[in-house]
Amino acid sequence: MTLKSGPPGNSKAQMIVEDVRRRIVDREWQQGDRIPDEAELAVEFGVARATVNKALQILAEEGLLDRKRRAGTHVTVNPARKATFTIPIVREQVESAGMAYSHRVVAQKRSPAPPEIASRMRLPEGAPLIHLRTVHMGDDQPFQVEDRWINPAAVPEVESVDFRQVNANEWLVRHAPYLRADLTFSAENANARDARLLDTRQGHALLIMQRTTWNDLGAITSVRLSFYPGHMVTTDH
Amino acid sequence: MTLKSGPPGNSKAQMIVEDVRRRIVDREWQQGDRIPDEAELAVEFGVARATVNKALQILAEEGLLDRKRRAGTHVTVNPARKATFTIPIVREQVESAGMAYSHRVVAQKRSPAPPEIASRMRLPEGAPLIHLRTVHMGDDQPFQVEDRWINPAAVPEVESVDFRQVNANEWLVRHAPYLRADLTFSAENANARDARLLDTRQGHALLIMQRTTWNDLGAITSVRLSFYPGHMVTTDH
DNA sequence: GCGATCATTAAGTTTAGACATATCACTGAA
DNA sequence: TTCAGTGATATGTCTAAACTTAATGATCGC
Repeated sequence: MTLKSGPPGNSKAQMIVEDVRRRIVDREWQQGDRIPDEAELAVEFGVARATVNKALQILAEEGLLDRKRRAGTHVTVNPARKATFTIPIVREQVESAGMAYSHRVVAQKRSPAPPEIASRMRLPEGAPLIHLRTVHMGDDQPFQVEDRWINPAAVPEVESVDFRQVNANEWLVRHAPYLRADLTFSAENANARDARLLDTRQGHALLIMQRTTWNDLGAITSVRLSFYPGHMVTTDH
Repeated sequence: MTLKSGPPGNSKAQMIVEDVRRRIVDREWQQGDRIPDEAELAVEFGVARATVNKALQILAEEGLLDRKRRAGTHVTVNPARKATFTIPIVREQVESAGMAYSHRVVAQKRSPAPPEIASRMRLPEGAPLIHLRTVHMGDDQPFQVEDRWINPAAVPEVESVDFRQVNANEWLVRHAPYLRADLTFSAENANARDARLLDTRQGHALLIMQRTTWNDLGAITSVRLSFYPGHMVTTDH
């Protein structure tokens, strides 16, 4: 067999990815089966082994294949598949929905790290941080409430920034690239303050996204985003 | 410069990834900067261009670099970084928390697709589906309520399975590999039924995960998972 | 029968070279 | 001035070959 030059994914590696995926979905190769080795597939598809290798690595990354030296490549038995989603910049998210973006800083002050934040950022309790609360709006409707703690020890330049002028989200994205990020989703009933800031009623279920980012100097920032009731976060395709 | 054979990621490509990432985090290369081209980096690192190419592609995938033919490679200005998380099998999730897993099928029946489900699965309204409601438990405490619709047209074998015996989640994972999946997170106040099944009180904020999977025959299944109050979903590292 | 040893296998990685292709930048014509 | 054509350039992709490495499984000695 040679590869058909079908319309989709133009590269040979991509075509092999799709062909192998199809074989698995069609159960031609079933969960647990060992599939032909790279050399055989290279002959079958009429390409170099490196090309087959690239394709199979992509599928292994996706979680569809298990690969082990000497043992060969097997179709994953319990494919704990991965989902990815992009963390958007609020302003872009609002604007891409066709709304006019604005934001309002509710509070900005220096403050020692409370226990929960300290533990999340792996800093000693009481470490000096900057605490910022912001409401992000689309067409003057509250869209997201941001409760952010910034660690000046990891980003010294932050001391001289006035976040009333500049969006903290964007300033940090541009000035404090990170090495690692934690991200968790949860749900909470709106407390009185959230309800007021989001212009909704207390007790309403809110989707909460918590994110902490790190560079080699330690935690940069930890942020808790509360979305407007009914908001959904969707993965990429 | 040659690569130091530091303890971590042994492959040359991986070491280049880490070195370039460090340069970006240390702001040696700033947002928007054009970085040296593959050929120059290959000389600098003392490797073949293909190796540099592989490393830079990984960083581009991560969202740290923008690459364009002829234009070169630039540090992303607004890195809309990606997060991935693994979709767990409930039983494994419960067991990895050290609890004993059990599940209880609350209802199983054939039922025509209601409008909302039909639209989510891109099926005609009223299409014949199997509707299943299950409670998943850890140490006999409710952990997750599953409300699932299965499309027999995409998985004919499903007709003969008794989901009182077999966990639908696992049966589908093993017998119906999918090509594409939608996934959304949201928050809802527990209704009377959720509250009763999750052993909590009505109105409590619940994290909701909706997932629909597809193969080449169409939508396989659409499931709505409600987690017990306080549950968090965390991304991979 | 049992365990230690060792050859074999299949994936992992790298290399040098080649060609493809998108796009930038410049040139010259309308 | 503007637009179409053109060449240069950096990334994209592939190849064939070689070497590395983890793990299997067969062999051999006890």
